[in-house]
Amino acid sequence: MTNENQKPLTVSVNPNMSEAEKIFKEALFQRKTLIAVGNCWVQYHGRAASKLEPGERILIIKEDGSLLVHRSVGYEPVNWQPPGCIFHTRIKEGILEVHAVRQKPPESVHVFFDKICIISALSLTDSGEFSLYASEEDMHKAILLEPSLLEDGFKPISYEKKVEPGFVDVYGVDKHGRFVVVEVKRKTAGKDAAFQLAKYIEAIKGRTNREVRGILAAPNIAKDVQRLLETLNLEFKPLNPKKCAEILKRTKTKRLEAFFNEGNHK
Amino acid sequence: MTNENQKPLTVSVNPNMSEAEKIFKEALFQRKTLIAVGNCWVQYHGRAASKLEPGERILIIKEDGSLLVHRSVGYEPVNWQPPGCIFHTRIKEGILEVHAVRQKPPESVHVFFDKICIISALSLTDSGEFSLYASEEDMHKAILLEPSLLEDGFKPISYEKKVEPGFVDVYGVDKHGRFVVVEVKRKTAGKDAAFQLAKYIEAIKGRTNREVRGILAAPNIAKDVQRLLETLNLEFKPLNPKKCAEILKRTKTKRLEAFFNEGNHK
DNA sequence: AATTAAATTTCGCCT
DNA sequence: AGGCGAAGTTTAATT
Repeated sequence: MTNENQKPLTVSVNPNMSEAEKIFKEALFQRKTLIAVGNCWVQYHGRAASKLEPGERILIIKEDGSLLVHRSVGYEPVNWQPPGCIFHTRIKEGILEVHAVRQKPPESVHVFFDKICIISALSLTDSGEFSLYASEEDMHKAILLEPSLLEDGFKPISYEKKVEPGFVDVYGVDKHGRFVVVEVKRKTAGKDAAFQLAKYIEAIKGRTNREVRGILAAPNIAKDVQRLLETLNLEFKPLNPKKCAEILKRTKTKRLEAFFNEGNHK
Repeated sequence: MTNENQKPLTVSVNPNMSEAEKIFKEALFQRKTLIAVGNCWVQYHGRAASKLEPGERILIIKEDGSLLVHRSVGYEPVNWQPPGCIFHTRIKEGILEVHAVRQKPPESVHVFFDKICIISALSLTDSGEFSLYASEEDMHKAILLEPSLLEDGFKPISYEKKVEPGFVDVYGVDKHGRFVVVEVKRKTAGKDAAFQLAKYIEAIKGRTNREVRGILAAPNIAKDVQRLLETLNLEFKPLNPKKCAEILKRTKTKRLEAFFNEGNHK
């Protein structure tokens, strides 16, 4: 059964083997995500070797050529194959075989189905960002809450200030009264981040006689960027999302404590 | 749609939120395996914290209370929760929320769906054994091919020999001409394995005047079993499946070489 | 490409 | 229950 009106989506319940293989082949060719549930047994050969006796499991093949076989219990897949596999399917003596092979290291997973309960092929649209610990915005907030994260004596003035080419992440003065422009990155900062910061510095220097420092704050910087920073006369300050998350959490706790203390005073 | 004739299996394509929640609640209550695909965003709080922006993903909740959120690429789940979670679902402002909480360590994953493409609940029957490297039978074969695995000078006589209570795994003589009965276990050997071996020894002792040794071969033994073995006058020989697999592989290679050498002689 | 280090590592075994 | 070590670990970052 193919649903047309909402989203390209193929679903088949209790298909026969040739029907199932057709869906497999089409999904693999079109690089779709495939989910199949059925009775199967599995063999793995490669760095190690394993054998899984028959039982009902969930098979997932993703667009990137990774494969997962999940049992009804356990967080981990019982068998798997990392991204980049080459797949091959066939029906032999009524058994639907799915072969997933990769090289480096040479490994293969063979799944044998003698019964398929449900099979589905679909294109997943997923561009959502995943952020661990803290978003870039959280990192901005953390600096505002705890300016010493950046350096001792730093005093923030404004936040996401509009400057010629765009918005400055964080903006303030150091303990010697010099202006400080901060560019924050959640991941490893590349050349682009350094150039972006340099642009803001130039824009601000055009409007003041005071000295202006530029600091790139990120968990780390890509190789060669350190040299670029020196050339551009910019600085790097290690700052990781985890630390920022702890600051935010601590501050929230403090506020909570303050709230309860106020409550006790009444 | 519920299929009755083959196997209890609930599938719904493009359900509305209350329909979807009904399937969720029922599956969770009945401890069924649940697979849902749809547009969702995810929050995690616990040892760390993470946020996943909206996109289409696969959600799996297993019978043991584990949760997986898989994106369209990557071997690993983007969000997860190990077995033993407590689940809660609700619909709030048209959004289906799935909360998975566990303690020790305190962690929670919240999944928010605003669109469900397909949802399925099913009971997976799976008692198939999973064996890494080698099955117990492979371990028997490895001892026959390479008797020194057991001990120096050991000579196998028979394989899966029928003895009074059942079948002896491996049977042979040591370098001093004493009979040796071997009980093989692929995993940690427990008390049952020791008693089973003792039974065979007794059965064989009743038919011969020769000395009979009993050896329990397993990757390791459960605690207290060492004492039991001493009491029963039995021995333990460490033997792991990985080593056995290497022996089998090596022997296969040898035979392949022999085959090609024969070919060259012709 | 090879090496090293971290992971919401998980999982099993042992104290 | 807490601690240590291994995993078909994977994954990302660095040399």
